[in-house]
Amino acid sequence: MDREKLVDETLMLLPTLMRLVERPSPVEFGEMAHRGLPDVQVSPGHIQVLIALTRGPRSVGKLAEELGVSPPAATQLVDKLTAHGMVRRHNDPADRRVVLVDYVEGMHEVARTIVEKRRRPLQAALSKMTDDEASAFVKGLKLVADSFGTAGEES
Amino acid sequence: MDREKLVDETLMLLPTLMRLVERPSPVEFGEMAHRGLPDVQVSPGHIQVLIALTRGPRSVGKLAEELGVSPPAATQLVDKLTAHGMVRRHNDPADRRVVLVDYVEGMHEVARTIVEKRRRPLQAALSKMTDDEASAFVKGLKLVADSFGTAGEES
DNA sequence: GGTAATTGTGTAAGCGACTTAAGTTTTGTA
DNA sequence: TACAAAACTTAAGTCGCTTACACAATTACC
Repeated sequence: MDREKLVDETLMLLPTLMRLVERPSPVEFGEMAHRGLPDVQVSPGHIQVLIALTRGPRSVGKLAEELGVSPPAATQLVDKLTAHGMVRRHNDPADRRVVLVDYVEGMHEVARTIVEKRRRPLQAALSKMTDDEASAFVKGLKLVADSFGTAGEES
Repeated sequence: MDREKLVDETLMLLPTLMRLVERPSPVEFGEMAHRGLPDVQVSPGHIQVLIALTRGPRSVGKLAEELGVSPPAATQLVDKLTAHGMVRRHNDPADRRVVLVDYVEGMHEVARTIVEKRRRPLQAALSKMTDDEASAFVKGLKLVADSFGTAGEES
């Protein structure tokens, strides 16, 4: 197997994939139209927040860390989700500096269907791979993320 | 193997990876500092152009297509690379509407070293995988790109 | 206990890569 | 010859992020 070729292919593929993933998707807040809220597009970052929150409430800082973004970026994401009534901020009684983010009551299921829509194209792609290939793919994503993550750290 | 879990992991990983890949990298035009040109950072898109051009001169439109971006975006990429003396525009004698892009003489090797630097973290990641895993990874990238690419097309 | 450094969040300003819309030049065609 | 289409560019605007700064709450420490 020619590693050089694979590296070059990946180098060409990755940015293109990035653009496709980032591209405004058909996934919207439409699920909540019944509540009279405007129909706004959801970005990959918002999806990440919604997924992270399924594992329980989180502080803004923790979200930023999990997503690999700066705290102000996390603030913005939470702002938008809050404006659409998906999530809610409340103070941590133990430390009043931290702002805990959690689903608004009943929005857990709405979030599920939104994430589900986003999940669809990914499922379609993975379904064309064997079990071994699929886990090798995810393993590769992690390795590459790691590698790029530490690459930018210079003394 | 639990596909649901893999999909969710990927959904969390992909945007984070995007940000890391897009993040200003240490790769620069430093190789050409000897020519007195300023040291400017190179984006993944520029790398894609440099790689594409190794397979011969290309029109701006062709570049846009290969990269999956709009023609104006390709124009910008070429603009910047031109400003740094890496590539050159010249008219296609056969059709004077098309603008062919090619390396400036002698810049082919410079481009190679620039791409090489960018290639490094990717090589590091792939070197931690078996041959089967590496090719499964690339296969997965293609499938996901395909899947997201066609997902946005609604009648 | 009071002052100082640290931490968590938010605001402001700005950047980079992209998009669509519109304009110019060249080409094909009825 | 006139007109639609194609290739590229320019212009304007959007989006998601960043750093720098401000502020409140906590912790450290003498």
